[in-house]
Amino acid sequence: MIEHTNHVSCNSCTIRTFPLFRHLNNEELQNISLNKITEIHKRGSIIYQEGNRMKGFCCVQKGIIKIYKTGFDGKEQIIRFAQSGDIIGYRSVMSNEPACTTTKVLEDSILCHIPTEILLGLVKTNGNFAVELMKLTCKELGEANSYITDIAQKTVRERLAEILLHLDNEFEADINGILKISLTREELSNIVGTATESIIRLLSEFKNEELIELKGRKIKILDKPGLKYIANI
Amino acid sequence: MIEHTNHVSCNSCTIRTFPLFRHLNNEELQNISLNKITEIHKRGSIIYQEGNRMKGFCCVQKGIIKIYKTGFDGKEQIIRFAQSGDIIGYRSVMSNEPACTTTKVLEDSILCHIPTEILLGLVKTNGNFAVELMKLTCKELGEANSYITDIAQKTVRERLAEILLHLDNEFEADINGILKISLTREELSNIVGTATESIIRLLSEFKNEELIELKGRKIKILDKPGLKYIANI
DNA sequence: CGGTACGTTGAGTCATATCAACCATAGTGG
DNA sequence: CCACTATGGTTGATATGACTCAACGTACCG
Repeated sequence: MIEHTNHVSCNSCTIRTFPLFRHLNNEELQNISLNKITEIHKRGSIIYQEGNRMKGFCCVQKGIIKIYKTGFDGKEQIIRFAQSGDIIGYRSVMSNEPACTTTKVLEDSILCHIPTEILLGLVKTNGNFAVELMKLTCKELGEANSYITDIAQKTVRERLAEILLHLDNEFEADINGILKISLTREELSNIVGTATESIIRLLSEFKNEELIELKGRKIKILDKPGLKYIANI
Repeated sequence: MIEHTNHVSCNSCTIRTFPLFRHLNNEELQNISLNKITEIHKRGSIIYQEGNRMKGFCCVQKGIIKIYKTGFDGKEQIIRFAQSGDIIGYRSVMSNEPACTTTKVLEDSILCHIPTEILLGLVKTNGNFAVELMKLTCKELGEANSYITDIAQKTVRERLAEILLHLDNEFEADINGILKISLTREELSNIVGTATESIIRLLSEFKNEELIELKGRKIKILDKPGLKYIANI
């Protein structure tokens, strides 16, 4: 599932221009370049699992990763997705705890593993980097809090509408307006927090109401305002 | 609801020894002392509300604060509580967004307001402080993710058992073993994410099963293992 | 060709929400 | 001091959203 690939210098990586890495100087980038390990992960490959001790974090250069927790009876709860420019595993590195999520590759990915010491070093010595990382974490925390409220108060129907809009927003659609991320019905149910059958029924309701178009796993959003109305946004 | 009080130097504040503030030197503490505003807030007072632009964050010297989001139909969802040594409002300050929660005083509190620039300055110039603040945020994020999984997968009964244990753990019980935090049934339902009536019924079930003892709002946990079993912990 | 994973549909059940009535308590003002 | 009101707590009856179970369809793969 994993292939090693030649190092690409962080200097020539487009992700360098993302907010988090914008404030790194050449020396710092060089230091990352020298210490990172770049790997290609195929669909289905697991990067790390709940309980693993992390030796560093990962920068996603390409691909889509699913991040989930496993509940009491083994059911997945998808927490978020990561794509190009996102970092994963930093939470466990920073809090020095075992990983509390599992990460699985949904679309073939290129990942750069960067050791713990480098992350801690940057937070300690580069104030602007520390601020950006805090911003990122705080944004995630804000989203998590919103989702707690949604899941506690909204119906499955409302949540599904919201999730579809959210996915549309996060993964820009292709030319035909079809959601870029391809998920099984079960995965959708593991985001919304419901049974697979419920998702199937609701999706076909949405289709009948001409809110979406379905072709297997391909979902096209037809009526954004309609979905927003349903989602109470 | 609000009274101003004399400045107490941060140097002589016990919170100074908490992980987050442990790494501050005298100069930094002095700087906070000179710029903070200390206030006494009475029960029921609102410190800030969803949508407010924050001019700084708050350090809780004493008291208990309820932090919640307001859902679509006005129903509260309690996200967490803050007590002595906790800080509130830092998320919005760091991400430079309007507050996404409301904070209300449950037990008369003493709060120190510390301006934005000081927090940002410390993150930028004191690496150890930055690491501690990241740790704190990551811990909160981990807890939020766990709660998403719980609320999505567990029954109300399971969640109530878990919340009772969690409250017992967070707010140490008094001599009689009674939970230190006093909540209305409605507030309990706003943590668990359910209807008030459901909480009432479940609490009396727990009482009949001799898991807890009830005297109005006073809750005494009798059988921790039993609750753990119910909560699937 | 059979196997495996995913998708779909229907029927029955159950946990939980909703609605409604009622009680207890405390604070308020005339 | 009492009536009045507000707030919180409790209980019962009823409704329903969503889950579970089971059967079956579909598609791809070696």
